Amino acid sequence: MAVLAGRGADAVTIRGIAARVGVAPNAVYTYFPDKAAVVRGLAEHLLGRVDHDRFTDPSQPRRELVRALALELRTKLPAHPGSVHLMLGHPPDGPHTWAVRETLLAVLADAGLGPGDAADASHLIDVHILGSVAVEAAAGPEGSAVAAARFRWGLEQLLDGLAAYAVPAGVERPAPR
Amino acid sequence: MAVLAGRGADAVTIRGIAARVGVAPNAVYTYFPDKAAVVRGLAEHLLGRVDHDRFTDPSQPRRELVRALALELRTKLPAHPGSVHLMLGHPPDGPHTWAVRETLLAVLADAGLGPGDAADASHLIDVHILGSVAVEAAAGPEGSAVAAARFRWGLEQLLDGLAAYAVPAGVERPAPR
DNA sequence: ACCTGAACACCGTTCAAGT
DNA sequence: ACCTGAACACCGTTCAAGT
Repeated sequence: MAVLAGRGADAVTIRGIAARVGVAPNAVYTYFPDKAAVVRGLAEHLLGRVDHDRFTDPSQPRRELVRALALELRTKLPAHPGSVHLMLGHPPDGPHTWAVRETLLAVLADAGLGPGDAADASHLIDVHILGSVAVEAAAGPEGSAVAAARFRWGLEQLLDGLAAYAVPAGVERPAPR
Repeated sequence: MAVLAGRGADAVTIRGIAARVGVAPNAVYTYFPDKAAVVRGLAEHLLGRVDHDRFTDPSQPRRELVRALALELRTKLPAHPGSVHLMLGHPPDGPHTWAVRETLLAVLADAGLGPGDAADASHLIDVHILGSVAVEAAAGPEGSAVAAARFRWGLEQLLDGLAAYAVPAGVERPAPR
């Protein structure tokens, strides 16, 4: 985390981390089997910083909750530009990743989406977040404000599309397959 | 291109390309200033293979055209899984890239989107394509069919959202700002 | 269990030199 | 203009050895 924050994603390297800890490069292999595991652990730790419980407040409109969670992920995920490039190669799958995914799925299901639709919708939002950040990182740091605005614009279009699937609470809907 | 197709994205390397051509590694620097330029050229060449003129047929519904172009890009772009990982770091900006972008913008404008909305919508579709392929590549080759299906599903939600912005042809719309 | 030194097989890039 | 040999400053990873 210190290396990522201080010297950028390119410096996140086995040797760089080892140097930061003051240890020989191969000493890292005592704790991680390979670099992929290190990066996965890093992404997991980043997702652990997301306070996802905040987005289950049932007094808020569902659309508001989904929007807020998506925005939180989009802003917290890339601590440093280029960190996405790292975790794009090695997707996280630890408990924190799972917890965030569960929260999003729960809100979507609560909004009236069936299990299959909720899974597809969750994946769609994932893709939008990762794609947006990746394109922003690729374009360089100059168009960061534009990218954020376009993310929000796109998110609204996407939520509009999903709204058709959202059956209001209390209304009959088909049984889950 | 031969290296990418034959030995994967990881083998797309200055030294690998040089070896394939039968030349010393540094000879590549006669033609390209650095590796980023090589990858950009590669992405440009890939986009040149997209027959984007096919998607301007005015007899087809606009939504059909946008959908078809998006699907064409999604299938042609990653010749090999992981090629996205390459061009995500070095976004292409050559004439072919421009031509494809122009075609998409034209169809969107033709569908009744104002210039600003068309630009945002084009970017949204870009993000969805790149995000989808990137997530697929990250997940590994096993879930490729699922990823493609989810791309199409998400694309429909996205088109539903955009449909609200599409003023039918012949109808008055606000003057471009 | 945890660390080291040394090595292996790679990278991108540069430099000086040749034709 | 186009290529070479040699080198520099890096990588991830492994191996044998130490405590």
